[in-house]
Order: sequence, then structure tokens, then C-alpha cells
Amino acid sequence: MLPAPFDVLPETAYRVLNLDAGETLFRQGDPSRGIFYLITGSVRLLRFARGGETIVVHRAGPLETFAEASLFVDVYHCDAILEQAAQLVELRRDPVLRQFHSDPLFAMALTSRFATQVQTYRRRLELLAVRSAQERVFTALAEGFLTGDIKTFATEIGLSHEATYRALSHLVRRGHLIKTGRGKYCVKTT
Amino acid sequence: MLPAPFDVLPETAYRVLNLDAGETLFRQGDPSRGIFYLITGSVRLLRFARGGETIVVHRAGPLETFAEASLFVDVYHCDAILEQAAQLVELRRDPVLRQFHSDPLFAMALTSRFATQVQTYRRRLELLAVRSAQERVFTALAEGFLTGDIKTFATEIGLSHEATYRALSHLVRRGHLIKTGRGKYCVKTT
DNA sequence: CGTCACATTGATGCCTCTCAAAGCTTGTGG
DNA sequence: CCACAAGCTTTGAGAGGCATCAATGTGACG
Repeated sequence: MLPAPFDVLPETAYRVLNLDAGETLFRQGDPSRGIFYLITGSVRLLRFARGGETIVVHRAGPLETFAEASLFVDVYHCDAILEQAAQLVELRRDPVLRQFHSDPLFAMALTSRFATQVQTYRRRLELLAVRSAQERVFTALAEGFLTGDIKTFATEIGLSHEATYRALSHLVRRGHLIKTGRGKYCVKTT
Repeated sequence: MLPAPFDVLPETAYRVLNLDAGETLFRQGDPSRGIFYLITGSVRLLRFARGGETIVVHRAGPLETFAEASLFVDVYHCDAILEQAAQLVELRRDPVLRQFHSDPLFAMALTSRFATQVQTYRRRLELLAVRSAQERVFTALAEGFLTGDIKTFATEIGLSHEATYRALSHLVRRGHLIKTGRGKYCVKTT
């Protein structure tokens, strides 16, 4: 049920929560209880600017963790509001930290997970820096971002799905890509 | 000289390198020697698509670390080429891992650093999802992304510096921002 | 006082978003 | 087995906004 590396945690280290859309998971300034793993649904992490404007810091979706840094700081730095009803796991801070100190393998795995995420996000940021839709789509494809359907893919790379479809067919016409099926493409090997 | 948490490492754990533009730091498939901290200059991390195209995975600048995940995997997964001549620190893998295992505070600090970076990158990704230049600039400002000059700021938030300047003056005119000096702005408190 | 890099504003063109509509697939229920 | 619905795929037309090129202003520093 829990993804690695959290699967080694004892049952007392976490609990499953079922929350409805609109409910508040935590608020900015609350003492941090732990980090969260989302099974289904979605959560928005919000901060508030001094002018009163709401700023979306992050939108967490299924199978993602969030509020990781709360392990190492004492209070949450943003609000977490349920966007859709969700089932999620609260990984309690103290047991996780205890595991971190007593189990070097867990510590390594956790750190490795974060380090890998850092690199993944850097890749996505570099991807979004590519201005041309065609080039961006090609790069994203070559980097393996296309896992589900095209619309999801389009959102992930910051393009409208129409622009993505057009870029895809251009790339096929130009011979850079091969269409292998409905919504399936692969990079042409020279 | 080294930033936290690396400042606790013994002198034998790292060495300083001076490299010229165009030199190769490591190649994809090379056994991983460690992670790097860039003092000055810049490094491009590259992967190669099957069609032979070069893909920029990341561009590291001064005071950044990169190749963090190499601590936990055996080989590098991309090439590192010097974009500009650079002075950098190679943090050797084995001593760092040894410190990680023997020094819980170091382990925590390292993990905390990665977790914080994850959140920073998520914020930037969410920021880049904002289409309107004005809204993006405002959000970025409210989130404290403006630290250095405007051109750097513009690059970080994925806009041309001209568009950024225009958005800034619009926001000032509309009363959302206050110009506090040449290239200095702050969010208006209501 | 001259140079350099940043800051600022103007004009133009292109690219992508947006709205719209029509094929195509798949799944569901009668 | 067929009909229909729903959602993805694909293509079209139009408009707006940002990138780009260009030029000038301005502050810092030697």
C-alpha cells in the first residue's frame, strides 16, 4: 500500500485519512504532524500574499507525497486544502524521524527518493524553458514523459492538447517521430 | 567555503577543480565519483536522444549543487560539460556516504536540503503554469523569487526580460506593486 | 568621463491559446 | 449485436500576448 521507502514503517507510524473536497488538512503555522501520501484525489497547497491573493504553491495528485520538508521544520509553511475528496496516508513525523535515525537503509532510501525527485523536477523545468512547441514535445518524448494519454502529457509539458497534437503530427511528417498507434509515438532511431 | 550541510565534511572528502569551458566533467555511464558544488561558472548536463539530438537536462549555475543522485546510483546518467570555465568542488562519494552513516545530523541536514529543494522546484513549476505574464510576475514576486537583478528573475520565471519589465510597470500602475528603486519592487500590503 | 551592463520603452510578427466542430475508439446497456 | 454516449484525437479559424529586434535611458565603477 505504501510506496518505497515508506513500506518499512511500522503500522503505528501512519494512519489513513478520508477527507472531502474543501476540507483543510493543515494550515500555515500549524505545528507539523508529518508528511502525506496521496492515494486518490487531489490536494492544493496554498499560500497567501500580503495583498490577500491566493497563491497555489503546489497541486498534489494521486500517488504523490507532499509536505516532505515538514519532517525537518516545526510548522507548515502553507495551507493544504482538499481539491477533490481524497484518501491519503499521514506519515507521522516522530516515528518517521525515529526510523530515519535507527535504520540507515531507510535514511538512504528516503534521501535517494528526494534526490531523484530533485533531478526529475530539474528536467521538467529545463523542458519548460524550451520555447518551441515542437522541440518541447520532441524532448519530452525522448525523455520518456509520455506515459499515459496525450492530454495528460500536454498538461505536464505546459501546452494545450491541440498544440501538442499539432506538434506531434509535424514531427511525424518531418520524420523525427514514428506513430506507433492511437496516441502512441516513439523517437525515430537513426 | 562549502555551504551547509557540506561544511562538516573533512578535507579529504572533497577537492577543488578548475576547468575550462568545453571540458567534460563526466560522461553518461561513468562510475559515479560524487556530487558537485559549483562556485563559479556554469555546467550543462546533457543526455542524447536516440536520434542523436542533444537534450539539456539541467543547467547548473554558481552556488548550485548537481548530480546529487549519483550518491545513490553507481553510474552517471548524463554528460556534464562545462558551459563556462568554472571553479567547482567535487564531493567524493564514499566519504560523503560515510559521513551520512556516521553522523545523523549530517544525514538529516542533507535530506532536509533535498526536501527543501523539491518544494522550491514545485513552486517554480506551479509558477510556470501561470499563463499571464502579469499574474506570473506578481506571484513570483510575492513568493520572493526576486533576489538579484530583473534579468535573472525573468529567466527564472520563464519570461523575456522585456515582458517582465512591462508586467512590472503594469502592476505598479494598477496598484498591485510598489516600485522601491531601480529594479526593486515589493508587493503592496493592503 | 567613458564604458558597460542593467533598466526601460517601442514596434512588429509569429506562435500558441482558445473556441469550435467533426472523426474515431471504446465501452455500456438494451 | 447494435446503438448510443463519452472521451480522446484531429483539424480549422481567429485573436491575443509574448518573443524578438531595436534603441534609448540610467546607474555603477574604474
